[in-house]
Amino acid sequence: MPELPEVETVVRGLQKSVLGRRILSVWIGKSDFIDNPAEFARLSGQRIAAIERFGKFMLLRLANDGDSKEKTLEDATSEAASLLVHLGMTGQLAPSAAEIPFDKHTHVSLTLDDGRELRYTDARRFGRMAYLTAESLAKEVEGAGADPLEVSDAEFAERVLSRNARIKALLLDQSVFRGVGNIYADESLWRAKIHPARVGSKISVKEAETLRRVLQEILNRAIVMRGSSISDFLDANGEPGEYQRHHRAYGREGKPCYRCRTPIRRIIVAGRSSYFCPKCQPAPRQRKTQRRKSRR
DNA sequence: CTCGATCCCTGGACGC
DNA sequence: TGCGTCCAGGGATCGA
Repeated sequence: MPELPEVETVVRGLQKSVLGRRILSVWIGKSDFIDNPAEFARLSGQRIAAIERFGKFMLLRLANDGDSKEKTLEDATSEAASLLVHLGMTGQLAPSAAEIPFDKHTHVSLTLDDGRELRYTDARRFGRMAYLTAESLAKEVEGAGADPLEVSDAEFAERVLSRNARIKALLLDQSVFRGVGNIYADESLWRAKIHPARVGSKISVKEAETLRRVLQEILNRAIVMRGSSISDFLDANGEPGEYQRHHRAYGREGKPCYRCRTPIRRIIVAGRSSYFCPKCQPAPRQRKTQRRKSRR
């Protein structure tokens, strides 16, 4: 499941392989995950001028330069447009030789000026693509959370301590921190010894400092290892990442904690599986609506 | 503001 | 072999 490190890995791969290429034509199969498939015709003729990550989004910045053709009004309007790609759960974006047949779940293919095709493949279609003008991109980006790799101690603490939601929910909320998903939320909470159901406002300043530090360490480490491949993540070269070997909590239900050997537990917090060590990450005092019924 | 539930979608695991 | 069922999960949305 692509989170910040996986998306960063794909972006770096694409920067090496397709940056600067011109898109010659566009093929679209299923399009229910595309905001505005009709707009994709505008991709033709544009050059991939930059490739960036924004949270879990990839942005392919387009340029209408080159081609000596006269500039039309349309060219001017679509200037500085971008192709937004969110990989969702199972999305892959990678160049491919044109001769290779489409994967069963390839839904978009962009023919490049070197003969290859940049293909988007996504079995579950939880991903998203959109052709964005500069204006719509600005709208898309406003309200986004802080970049977890850049955020200062002060801002991190402020974003956590000012909220009454659980820390797990805050870490997953893209309007709080952009790019963190289930794996790296659990891994950083384990490392910081914070229970996922702790309320943001009840986290101490010291704990928040630790959490920020370990989150950054984990994300950076995961980027170096080219992300985590749980089931189907592959980078832009079609290769899996390695960071899953370093997971300490995620996916380890019943297995001994790396610190204290207590079996890792799995509970649902914020609607997501949350893996944690019940000893190292002590549960918060139950304070909320005390209505614990026996659960069927 | 915060929560849980629901929906989207398909492959993989599991039970019979 | 082949069903049927459940689950995974990012994010949008809606009602409580």
